[in-house]
Amino acid sequence: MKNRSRKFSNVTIKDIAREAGVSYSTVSRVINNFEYIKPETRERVTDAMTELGYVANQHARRLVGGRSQVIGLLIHAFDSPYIGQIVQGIDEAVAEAEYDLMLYTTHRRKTRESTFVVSIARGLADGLLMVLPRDVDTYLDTLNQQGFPFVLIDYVATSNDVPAVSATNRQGAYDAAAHLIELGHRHIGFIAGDMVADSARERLQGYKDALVDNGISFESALVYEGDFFQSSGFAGADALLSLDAPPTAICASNDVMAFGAYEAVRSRGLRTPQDISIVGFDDIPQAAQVHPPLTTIRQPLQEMGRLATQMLLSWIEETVEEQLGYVQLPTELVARDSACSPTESVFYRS
Amino acid sequence: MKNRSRKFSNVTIKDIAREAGVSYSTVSRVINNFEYIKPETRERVTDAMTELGYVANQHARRLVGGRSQVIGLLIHAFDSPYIGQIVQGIDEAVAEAEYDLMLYTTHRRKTRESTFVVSIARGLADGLLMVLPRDVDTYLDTLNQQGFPFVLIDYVATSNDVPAVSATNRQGAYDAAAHLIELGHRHIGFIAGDMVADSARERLQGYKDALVDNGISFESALVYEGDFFQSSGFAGADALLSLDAPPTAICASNDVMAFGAYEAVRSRGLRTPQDISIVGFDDIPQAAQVHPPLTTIRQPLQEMGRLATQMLLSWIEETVEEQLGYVQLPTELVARDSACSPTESVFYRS
DNA sequence: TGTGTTGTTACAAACGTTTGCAAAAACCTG
DNA sequence: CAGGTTTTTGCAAACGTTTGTAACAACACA
Repeated sequence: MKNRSRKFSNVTIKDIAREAGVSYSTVSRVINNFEYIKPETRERVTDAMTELGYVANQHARRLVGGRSQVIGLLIHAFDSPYIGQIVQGIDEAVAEAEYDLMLYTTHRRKTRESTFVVSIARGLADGLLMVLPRDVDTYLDTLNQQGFPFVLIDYVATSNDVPAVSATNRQGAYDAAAHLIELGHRHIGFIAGDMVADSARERLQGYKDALVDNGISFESALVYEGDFFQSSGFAGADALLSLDAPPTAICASNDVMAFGAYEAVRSRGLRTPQDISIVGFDDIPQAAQVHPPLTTIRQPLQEMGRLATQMLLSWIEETVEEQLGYVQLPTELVARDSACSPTESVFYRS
Repeated sequence: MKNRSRKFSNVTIKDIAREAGVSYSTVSRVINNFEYIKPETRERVTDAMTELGYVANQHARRLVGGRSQVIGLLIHAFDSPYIGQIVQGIDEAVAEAEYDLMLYTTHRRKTRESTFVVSIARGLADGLLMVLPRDVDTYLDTLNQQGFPFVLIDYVATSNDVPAVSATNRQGAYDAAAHLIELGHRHIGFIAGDMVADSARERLQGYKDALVDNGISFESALVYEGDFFQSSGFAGADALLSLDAPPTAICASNDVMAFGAYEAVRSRGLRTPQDISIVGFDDIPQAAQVHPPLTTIRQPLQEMGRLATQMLLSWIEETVEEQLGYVQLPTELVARDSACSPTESVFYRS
């Protein structure tokens, strides 16, 4: 009970001070690379450090007011490759800057999100990254008021002064639909994502805009509201193909739902793209690897994570003066094999 | 410069002591649920806490010797769904226990692994989880000697007293090969994983054992050494199919390489499973979603993460007396559509 | 030799908690 | 109401750092 958490050796600054025959403040200054240290002293200290295997206690450091070199990352869950890609970008940037990453998952429970935000802001982290945040309004003020550094990822900001990174969702969906229209499709279905997400709404809007711009009237019957998961892609495509006048092409709001649509098409004995063209969104790694390779809108996911991290770090380290703002990274159409001209189709409803 | 990191309000235990008209130690006791607190006092304190929005400073807590409620997780990278699944299991168990998760990625650089291990052990975390660790011998002693809690995941222990969780890799591969043999295959290729990984070696062994047990002689020409990535699955299958006597079936050491093999088969104008049967390993979510759905060996990845976390927590919290050991979770054959009897094949080499 | 620099080091306070010890308050019991 | 418990509270020390202040050492200059 006495030495409960002191089971393992605990070399402190004082131990190495004793070993090197100097005061502990000198040791601290050696560690922090102060000028005005006699080279000989410095060497004695570093020698003692390696000898005793000294590792700084981060908690003590942070307590006196220093940085913890930790950044908090708040995500819903690990269930999608989409998140994985973003996290990979974040992780790289974080590692480069020699920070550590603290992971918080809400498991999609709303309450946890705001709870986390306050405790992170007061707790271990120097800054906070949030992917696809939900109740932003709940804590945005708190955060701003406390001056706590944060950057939102894939949050569609309404004003320009909230630090956030996202992709050109509207434009991306516009391009997807326009691509199909260009191929000759006039009757295009749309499988939306979870509409509480800003990006889902933006993508739907892009689809609508493309239709209108090309003189095609929007039909709400051709829109199925999914939730970004594969099963809803299946359900959506299935519903769309059951219509009296089914579409000849389908835009899915993300790749995973596009894969679900693949299944639905296959389950009806139809083929992609000959019978139904399908376009996804995201360009997750699997998009290139499924059969047929998926035509999709590439979102620079890793890049988004990376940029957000860099923005956050510049805020934390105050390396930059101007206020951080809202950045949109460009999407890009990646034409693979899942969409073709409807004229090529062996039209199954004669 | 003065209040550099004190930009945001910082309510301490003393502030709420003043507010509630008690001493700060009383506040601390309220926070830590001590008995012997007058209910009325307790209430005054909790009221003050909510009023002032108190959040405990974890660093100070940890400094006096308490737990940080943080567990460290060391992985290579985020690049595979395999890792994602394990992390999901870990994350769930960690969240349940109300711990936080600190993430360290080595990006496959060996040096970083041991560096991390020492700094984590001395730093923020109460315990350490490592997925697919490499140079375990380098730091196993240090860890043990310091009595620092840790559990390895997907590390094949040679002795039983190292706390580790893995799956029955040998048996799994054995089952995969046996399944193909049972279907009638006699000429079976094997795409191995990165042989520095214990699991890769175990799987190869299982394949060999199944062959021998069924009176089939092992041919090293039928083994291709891959690296667990998709491209090596492609290369492996391609090499195998280029042999003078190509196999009628291929066992891949993980699902991702099996997908690569799919591509190789397809690129030669052949079909899975009619021309070539393919079996994977892991049963990552995509395995059920590719076409054809992949016959594979299910590893309980989430379960492994979960169990390892629970073991670690029981060590940290000393809720269990006996020494933690090596646990192997059972694998299971999941027969889908990518393997069939070779007699059904339209045999392409007449 | 005294004085002024400049480089180098030590001491002490502070960060926000937890916790051992002791004192105070409240409650019994006779 | 004195004496003894038991409950409740406060004080002070400690955890391992960083950093302001001050002192000391070395050196140059006059």
